[in-house]
Amino acid sequence: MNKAEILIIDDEPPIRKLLQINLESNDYKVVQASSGKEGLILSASHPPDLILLDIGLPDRSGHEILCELRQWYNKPIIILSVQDNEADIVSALDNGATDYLTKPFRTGELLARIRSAIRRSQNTENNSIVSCGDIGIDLVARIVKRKNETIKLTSTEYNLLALFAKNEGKVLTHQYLLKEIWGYSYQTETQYLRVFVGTLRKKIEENPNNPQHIITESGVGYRFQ
Amino acid sequence: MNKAEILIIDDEPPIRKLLQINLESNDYKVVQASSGKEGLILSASHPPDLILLDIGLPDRSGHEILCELRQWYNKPIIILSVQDNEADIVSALDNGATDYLTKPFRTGELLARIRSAIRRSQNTENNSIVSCGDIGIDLVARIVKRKNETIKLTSTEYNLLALFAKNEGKVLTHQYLLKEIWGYSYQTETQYLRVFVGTLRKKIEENPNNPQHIITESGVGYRFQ
DNA sequence: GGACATCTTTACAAAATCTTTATAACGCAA
DNA sequence: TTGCGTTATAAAGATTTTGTAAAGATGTCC
Repeated sequence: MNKAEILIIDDEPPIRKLLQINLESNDYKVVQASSGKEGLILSASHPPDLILLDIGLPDRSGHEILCELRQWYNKPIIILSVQDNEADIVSALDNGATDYLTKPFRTGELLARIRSAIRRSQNTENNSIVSCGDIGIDLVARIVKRKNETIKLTSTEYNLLALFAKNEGKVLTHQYLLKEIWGYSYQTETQYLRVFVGTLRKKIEENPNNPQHIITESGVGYRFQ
Repeated sequence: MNKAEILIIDDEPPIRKLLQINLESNDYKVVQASSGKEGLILSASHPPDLILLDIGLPDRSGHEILCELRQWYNKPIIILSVQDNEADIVSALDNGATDYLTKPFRTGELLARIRSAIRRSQNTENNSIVSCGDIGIDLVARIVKRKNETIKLTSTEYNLLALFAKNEGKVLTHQYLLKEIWGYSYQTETQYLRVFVGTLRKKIEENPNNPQHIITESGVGYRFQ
């Protein structure tokens, strides 16, 4: 299992440091941003699995950042705040925050809420093993088998295949796939997709020239079946 | 939209009453259980959209109830507790609780957390299928079936059919169709329509020479039924 | 630093789709 | 029936989109 990646958006270095130490010792990969602007850029260029957002930022209100993130980011966002203000909490939750913690928070609780949020966001559609004809994907162990033989996939190839498998039957647009795998700012790089779909087909299809699993929907995207 | 149903499992009548009043005035349907045992029975016989579970029950520990519910119940469970005990919070969240609030809680916050939890749990299941005789169009998956067989449509063909299906029974003028699918400046290119209606009929009609779905309204446009 | 795996970019061929043209068919009124 | 406006169908370009190979770039591990 790959490390889950958490983006911290907070202007106070001591808090960032504290969070970083706690998260890294719990086997998360940590990325830090000291302003809302930086946070938006970082999350767009490489989507993290969860965002910890301080609501009291110097450059722009955390609420603004939250709304902007939610235009396209659909993984958990946990709000941290020094204010224990009910209106603030309600507004954040109604604008799509996954959870809201008041500083000073207890690290054990924060970690449990992070675990819970990540578990739920990944659980949405995965039953740990997805079977699809001769292909079996173990979403927990990140192992892909074809006719009981393990297939070696790179990290990106796996992420793409797992995303396909979680949305079996649905047409996924180029935009959506690029946004989920590479990040919001990669939505026009459709050539990446062609290359990676090509290598995936070589690895999982019986006959890559006549794909049975990854179907192209010309002008729109791809569909997995 | 039907009213969302919330099951309260709590042994203290005043708390149940308080919750009931608040929830009902916010347009939820409320079901109450005064013990863990009763809660389990009620939730099994008619699964609610969300469960509010008091962790300090007289008959059995709320943690036990939580674990038992999570064997099969996968909608939100929000824990209410008088104890502000970190170990308790962590254990509840790790055992599948969606959220954990400490009494006395603020009703506005509780309601916001309920809204948030329900919104997220409903987000996962959304497939709007438009059926029309032997034709079924899944607007989310972007897939068209005829007699349970998937039909391969090009992007433009699909857009046109989806537009027809969304306006079943209505006569759509040439102008309107061209404007919606090709754009404002194509309003006079009625030949495009003839060509694409032709290919659509070949793909979805039993007998394309005697169309039953896409009907020509001479001089005006087309109608889908 | 060098070998290795992986990702990104480029170039071009192949396939699919869209647009245009040509022509046939239909419905209706004179 | 004939003529006219409209619609249907086929098929030939034209264009867009996709697939594939391979070269450069980047990063990682020893």
